[in-house]
Amino acid sequence: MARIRHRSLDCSPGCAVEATLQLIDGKWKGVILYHLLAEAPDGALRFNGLRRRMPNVTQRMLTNQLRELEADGFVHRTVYAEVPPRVEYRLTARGRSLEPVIRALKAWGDAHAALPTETEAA
Amino acid sequence: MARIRHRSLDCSPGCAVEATLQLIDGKWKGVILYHLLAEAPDGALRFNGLRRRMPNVTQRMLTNQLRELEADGFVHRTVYAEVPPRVEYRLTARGRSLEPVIRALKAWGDAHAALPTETEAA
DNA sequence: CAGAATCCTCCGCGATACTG
DNA sequence: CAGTATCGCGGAGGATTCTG
Repeated sequence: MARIRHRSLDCSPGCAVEATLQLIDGKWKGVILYHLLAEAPDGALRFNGLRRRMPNVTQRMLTNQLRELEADGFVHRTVYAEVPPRVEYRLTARGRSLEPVIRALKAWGDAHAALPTETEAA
Repeated sequence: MARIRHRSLDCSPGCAVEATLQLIDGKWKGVILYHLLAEAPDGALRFNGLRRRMPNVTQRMLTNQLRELEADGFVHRTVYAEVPPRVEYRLTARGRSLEPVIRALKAWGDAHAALPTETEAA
């Protein structure tokens, strides 16, 4: 598993929230997970396939985040011994279990486009 | 609204996920929101009330995160002109709209305690 | 095509001390 | 009680170059 980003959890019941956030935190992890989830049914994506869907990520960071997702057991990496090389990324069962979380994040983002609306003010 | 943490969003549909994550990212925001949501029905909490629920946060960071949540329109801050001072924090409507997100985060954290289970391996 | 290796910058976060 | 004010570090993450 990836290194602990934040040393200690302060375990009140809120601890679970904190713990989950730590795992999907990392600038690109949420989006990666989203794209893998979106490729139904057994959504496998290749490295450059992911890059194409995320124009602003550098290879260094994409590799980096994928490795962490792999270490945390969310993503499985399949390397085909071919030339040119082919590598596929797909979600593990654990990765798929994050679907409700990602859906909630996306739903909220879609609904509350960016800025606070006036009706939400108070 | 708080400063943009990550410069540019790469707006594919995954953008919404990224945008939401940016707002609740910040080491303590998730837990703060959780505790405010947990205090039903109109859950107001005072500064030290929050501190008590989050043993590991420093005042500096608690203040900091609360200010950002306020700037992002999630939390309302009420100052009572009294001695000793009293300040209450409560969620705005926008803040309450995050409930499904926080619930999803907590549900996942509770279910998948920490480490990957074997059944989740593949 | 899918990366590895380096270098470097910025700022999130913590520790500590002081205050109306 | 509910903050501010400083100081400093560690590491996330970007830019660039090279490779099987």
